[in-house]
Amino acid sequence: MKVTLPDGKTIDLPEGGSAFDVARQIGPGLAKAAIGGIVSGGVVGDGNDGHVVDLHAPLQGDCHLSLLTTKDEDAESLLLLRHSTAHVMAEAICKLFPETKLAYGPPLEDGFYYDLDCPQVITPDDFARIEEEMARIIKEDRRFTRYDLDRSEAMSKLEGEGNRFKVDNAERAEGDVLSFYITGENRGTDFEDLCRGPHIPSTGRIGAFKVRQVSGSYYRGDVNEQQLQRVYGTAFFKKKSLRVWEQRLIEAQKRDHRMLGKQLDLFTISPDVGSGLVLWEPNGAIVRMMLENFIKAELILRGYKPVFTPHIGRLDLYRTSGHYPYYEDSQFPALYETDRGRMLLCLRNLVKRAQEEHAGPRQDEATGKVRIFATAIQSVFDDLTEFDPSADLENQRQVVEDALMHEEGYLLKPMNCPHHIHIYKASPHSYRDLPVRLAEFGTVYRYEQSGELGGMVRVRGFTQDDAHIFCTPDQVSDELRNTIELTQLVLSTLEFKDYRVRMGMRDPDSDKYTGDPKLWDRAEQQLRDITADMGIDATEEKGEAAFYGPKIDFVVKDCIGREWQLGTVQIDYSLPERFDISYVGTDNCDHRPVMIHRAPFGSMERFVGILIEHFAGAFPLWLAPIQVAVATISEKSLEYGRKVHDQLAEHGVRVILDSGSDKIGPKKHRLRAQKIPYILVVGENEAAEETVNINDRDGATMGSFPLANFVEWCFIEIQTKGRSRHESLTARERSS
RNA sequence: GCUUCUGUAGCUCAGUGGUAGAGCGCGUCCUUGGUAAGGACGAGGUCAUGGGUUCGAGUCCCAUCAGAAGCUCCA
Repeated sequence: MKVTLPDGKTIDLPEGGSAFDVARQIGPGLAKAAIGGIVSGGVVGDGNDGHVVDLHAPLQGDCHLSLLTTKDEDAESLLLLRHSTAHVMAEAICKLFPETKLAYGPPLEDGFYYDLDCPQVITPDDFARIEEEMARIIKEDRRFTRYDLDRSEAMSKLEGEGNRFKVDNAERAEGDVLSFYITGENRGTDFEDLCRGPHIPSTGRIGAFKVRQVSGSYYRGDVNEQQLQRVYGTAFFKKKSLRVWEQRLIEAQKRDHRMLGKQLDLFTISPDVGSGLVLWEPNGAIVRMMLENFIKAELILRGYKPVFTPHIGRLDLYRTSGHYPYYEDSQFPALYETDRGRMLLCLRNLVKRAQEEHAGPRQDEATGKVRIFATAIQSVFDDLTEFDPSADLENQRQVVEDALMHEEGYLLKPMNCPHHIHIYKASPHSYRDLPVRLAEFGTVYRYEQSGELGGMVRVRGFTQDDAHIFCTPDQVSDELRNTIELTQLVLSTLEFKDYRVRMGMRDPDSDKYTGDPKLWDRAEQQLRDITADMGIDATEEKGEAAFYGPKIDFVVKDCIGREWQLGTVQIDYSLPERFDISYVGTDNCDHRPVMIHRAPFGSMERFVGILIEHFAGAFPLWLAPIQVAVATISEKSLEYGRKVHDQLAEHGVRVILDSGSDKIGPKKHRLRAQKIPYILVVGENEAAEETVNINDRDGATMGSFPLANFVEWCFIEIQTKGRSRHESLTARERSS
């Protein structure tokens, strides 16, 4: 058969030849380095193009082949290596904890994990033992050996082993033949695992590895399923790569906004105030204020009208919008106005708790409490006659919820849209007024699960740079374009280049969405059209839509690679319907407007959190909490230092004077640690010449320039948000 | 919410069941200095909180609160 290589050359191979044989023909070096192949254009395995195959698997006829080698730079090679390392780790864990049942162990972008069910709790203390065991397996350089069984034979083998996860995996696998990999060559005695493969040729190819962490995971990602232990690790071909990777992790952690937030006094979160509630310290507040000022100016230019609305609203408002009680679990508890309302809520919770108990004495106790409480409400309020303590719990719950439905109360607002809709409703609108664009930095509260909270990026109270656009169906495209452009402007101004755009569509199988499917289809198509038209590379993701409409999200990664949604643009045909809002058209009839929800920053908390990491705390001049520090050489230059400070302050520059008794070296060191963009050293020479000696926070010294020039350069750099920076302020050489 | 880990000075962290520690930061003094850490002295602690075991608990056990990683969720 003919095997075509990436450079176009072809190699003749006898039937049954493998990728290894190809490598050997090319050269002994390659044969030694090869660990697998990528086959395309031939009939191999399931016939998919770009299929990775075992190095020693026979090739199935003419094909294109590129060889995978022990290169840490090659993502495919690493996936192969890490998948195999997962097997090695699984074997090590099974040896140490023989009762372990393996579930699922895939490679990841930067490592691998294995989900397993083990009666003993695996803790970081066990990692050293696991690694020792793994090192032994690797030293033995055991060959990964594949064997196939037909489905029925495989199933009875797996059922015999009594591992329900593997039986389940096998049932879900496609094809009539299931494959197993032995870590070694002795079937029956060496470790083996049901596995689709492929694998590296032998364990000896694993050059460096590390067991990283352990955590819980739900089997098949289902909260109602059994919780397994997930052990994470990573692997490389070369030891040096592992060291580089570890070093990069450490570097990344230095950018962590929680760390920098403390160091630079940007924000704090106090358990005394409440978890997930951000306290902006003066330094962080300046960054936020500058961002707000920036976008406020843009909003005025783009025809937005500022509005202000309160932090709470009536429950009925959110019953209408669909937020309550649908999102009840992720909201701070409703504030019912009457004792009856509060009691009914309490009764409802008791019923819910009873429902969650499994039948038995605990449930009997819970239903007993329900009965006592219901009787109390009935006699105290002379009410709730329709409640039947002998009815089933679901029925009881329905009765209580119906009674609750008419109770008045308030909710901390989880979204700004209902308030804005009522501003729209406050006056009649004709098609001539549209689009109406109402903008507000609106603070909303959501009771996020405790395990989700993190720094500023996932919190329970946050401020959206929110606006709602009410427009005619014809205006949707233009408005979408404008809002997307505004979001792009925000990202480019803040020098974000590495972000992705996600179109969140509805999941047709879910019941969480409101509104007419035809309008959904229309809205989704409008999103596709506008991104295509604007040349935006966007991925479509099912199930990522809001309950009222599809959306476009701008997503960035934090310092440890987790993705976060910042800006968002959402089309909404549902809420206008629910709130029955309208405008008068050219035909003098009422028509339904379309709403666009949009927030270019998303939330100020999350955005600033990500921004801290993006700049590693070294904000551009226009955002820096302290823009300039004046550092005196000695008391002899103190008077001049004051003059420099005052002159900058008069020009609106945020400047501090450091006249402490440190020598200039340590003084600069401390100011640099505060990430102040410019440090002006002033001594007797500068005082005599009315100059300042300019230094930046990275350690470069730009030299001495007249004070008046520096003031002007600073002014320009601030005004242009860093797009224009005088060449004298740009370090040509870094001293570090 | 679930699993695991963690909680000691303002920050970063040591600490073997037997007197509470370091570096940085902070304050005072000496030094009046020229670009990556000068010197001396000092203040600063209910060892997250509440129970328990023990002659004795920062250390062991339980609970609560908070934080981290992952899972699940995210209007």
